[in-house]
Amino acid sequence: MKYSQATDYALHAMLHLVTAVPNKPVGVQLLAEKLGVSQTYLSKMMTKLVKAGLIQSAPGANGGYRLRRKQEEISFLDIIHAIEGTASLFECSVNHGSECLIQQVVVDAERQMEQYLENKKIADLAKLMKTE
Amino acid sequence: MKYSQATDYALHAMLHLVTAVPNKPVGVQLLAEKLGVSQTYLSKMMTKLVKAGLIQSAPGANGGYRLRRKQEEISFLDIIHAIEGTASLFECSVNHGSECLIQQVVVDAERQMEQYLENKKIADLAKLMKTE
DNA sequence: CCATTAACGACTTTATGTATCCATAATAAC
DNA sequence: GTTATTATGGATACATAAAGTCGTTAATGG
Ligand code: SF4
Ligand code: SF4
Repeated sequence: MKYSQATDYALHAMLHLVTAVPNKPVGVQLLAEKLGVSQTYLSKMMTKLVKAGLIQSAPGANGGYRLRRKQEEISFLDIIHAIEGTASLFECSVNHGSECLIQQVVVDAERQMEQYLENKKIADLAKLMKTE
Repeated sequence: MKYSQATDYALHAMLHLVTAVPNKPVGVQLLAEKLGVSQTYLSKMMTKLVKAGLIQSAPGANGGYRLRRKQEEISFLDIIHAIEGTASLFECSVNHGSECLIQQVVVDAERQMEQYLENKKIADLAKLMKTE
C-alpha cells in the first residue's frame, strides 16, 4: 500500500507550476528535466491533471501548462485523486450492506486522511521553494 | 492505491476469532472455508498475525489460532500493519531533509488515518456478528 | 507410532505500475 | 499557407508486486 511514483511526480510538477511566472506556460520538456523523468511519461500525468481541471494546457509554440485555479483552491487531495483515482482504498467483495462495521471503520479512517489533505493547499508550498 | 485483499482476509479472520469460543483454537481449515479462500494462502496471513503478536498458534490435533491479547487491545491498525507492513505510504527518492513540506503534509495525513485506526478495536466488532 | 495441523519455501500466474517510442493533432509564429 | 513547436494518444516492453498453488517439514495430542 503505497502512493504510486506518478503521484510523487505530479506533486513536484505542481510545485514548479506554483512558483513559475504567472500566465507564462511551462513546457513538459523543462518539467521533465527538473524531475529527472522522460517527457512522454510525465506528460501522461500532466494530462490527468488537465482532465481533473487543475491545470490548463496550451499546444503550439510557447505552449505548456499553467494553473487553472488559484493556488489557494488547489489541494493535495485534488492532485492525488487526479492521479490515483477516487476509488476507496477498501472494497470488500461481498458487501453485506451499510451496517457493516469493518467497511465503516476503514472508510471513515480514509476520510480522516482525505480531509486533512483537502485542507492543505499548494499555496502553502509557494512560501519555500528556494531549495528546490 | 488500495489495501491488498490479504488485509481484507485478515480482518475477517480476526472477526471470526473474536466471536469464537474463548480458549478453543480455530483451525485454518474452518476459517478458509468461511472466507472462501484456500487454506495455504490464508495460513500465510495468519502467520503474519502470529509474528505480530496478535494471535497465538497451536500445531497438532485440535490446534489452530486464538487471540493472544484481549479484544480491547487489538486495533484495526495492528492488523493492517501486520499485513501491509509499516512503511510510509509516501517516500520520495531524493529526500532534501526534514524541512520539506510535501513529505510533511502527506506523512501527517497518513498519521491522521492511523490514529483513527488505532483507536478502533476489534472488540467493537464483537457486538454484531449475527449476519456474518 | 499416527493423525492432525501450523509453518516454510519454491514456484506459477496475474495484475499493476513504470517507462519508452512513435504517430497524430492542434496551435503559434513567420 | 508553411513550419516549428508542443500536447495528446496508442502501442509496446519491462519491472515489480499481488494472488494463489504445491510440496515439505515440524510440532502436538491421542
Ligand atoms: S462483513 Fe462487511 S466487509 Fe466483510 S464482506 Fe460483509 S459487508 Fe464486506
Ligand atoms: S521536495 Fe520534499 S518530497 Fe520532493 S524530493 Fe525534496 S524532500 Fe523529497
